[in-house]
Amino acid sequence: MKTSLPEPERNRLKHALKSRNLRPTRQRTCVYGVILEKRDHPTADDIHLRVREKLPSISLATIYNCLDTLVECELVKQVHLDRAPTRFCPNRTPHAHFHCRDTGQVYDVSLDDKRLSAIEQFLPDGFTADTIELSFLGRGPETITVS
Amino acid sequence: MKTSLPEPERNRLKHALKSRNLRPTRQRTCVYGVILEKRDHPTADDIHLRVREKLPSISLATIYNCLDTLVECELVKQVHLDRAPTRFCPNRTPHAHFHCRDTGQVYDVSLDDKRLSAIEQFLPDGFTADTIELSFLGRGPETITVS
DNA sequence: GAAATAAATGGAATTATTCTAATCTACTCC
DNA sequence: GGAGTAGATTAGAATAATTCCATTTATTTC
Repeated sequence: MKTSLPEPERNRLKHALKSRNLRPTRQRTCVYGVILEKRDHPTADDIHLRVREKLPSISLATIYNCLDTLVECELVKQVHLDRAPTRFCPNRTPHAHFHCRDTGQVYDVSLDDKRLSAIEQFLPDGFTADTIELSFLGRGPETITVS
Repeated sequence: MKTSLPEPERNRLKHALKSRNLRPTRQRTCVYGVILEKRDHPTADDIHLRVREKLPSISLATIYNCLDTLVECELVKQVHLDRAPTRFCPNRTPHAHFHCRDTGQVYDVSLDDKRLSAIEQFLPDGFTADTIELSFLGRGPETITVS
């Protein structure tokens, strides 16, 4: 098993980094790979555990550094829910998040252009936003109910 | 100077607490007063400093406890922006937040029913949200520019 | 008004995040 | 093509945010 990151994603990473004069290090590649692999909105700590299986000596600080770089490159988004550790998400299309009170699971809620521009119009004159974060807290569809 | 909390707000607090079998302690009253006094979205730490002027021995843990109670009573809302400490806001009407990259200031952006229900419709069938958090990150109107 | 019960408090511990000094890498100039 | 150098990367140590839990304080019941 090599550094397991499919070619298209590897290229996307390489180009995004290059345009900012940064390098596709083993650590960055691996962190990006792990986030793409299981799209469950992991925390930095979750990611640390997963990356360690491949790079056993990597520290949590490096995970944060890599994540910050990926966020800067707009390959990864941060999700801030409750008073809880930040989560990370590789979905690059505009979307909101739904956080289930029962299961703790986080779902992506897609936002098309129409929705997005509707939200943008909430802003009073003179304000311009480059980042919009929308999150819902509530209950998702019932999971299997025991009779 | 007594515990400085105008009568209507004092009553609102008292009733909200009572309906949950909780008591309007000096600490809770003071924390609520401080949040209402300067509506600048303070962090727990900011609030601690301000409350200390009146109750010098109060601990930060108690501030968090009081805030959690106020949030439960729906008198105060939590605001989660970036990877930063949680902020608190006594605006009980539906609203979003705008966070200015330049000044760090946080503004309330009001959401009328029409806007609110538009957002609610983003949710797929089966999902119901009791809390919606919407925040913008960007630049606010120019502040005074030096020639 | 005392005992039983429930709530509130804050010091200590935990957890999330950032800082900084040391290391490494890739490019330039000879 | 190799040494020097500037800039990037790394991770241990420090800081900052939040929570836990044993103790204290308040309320209710009898």
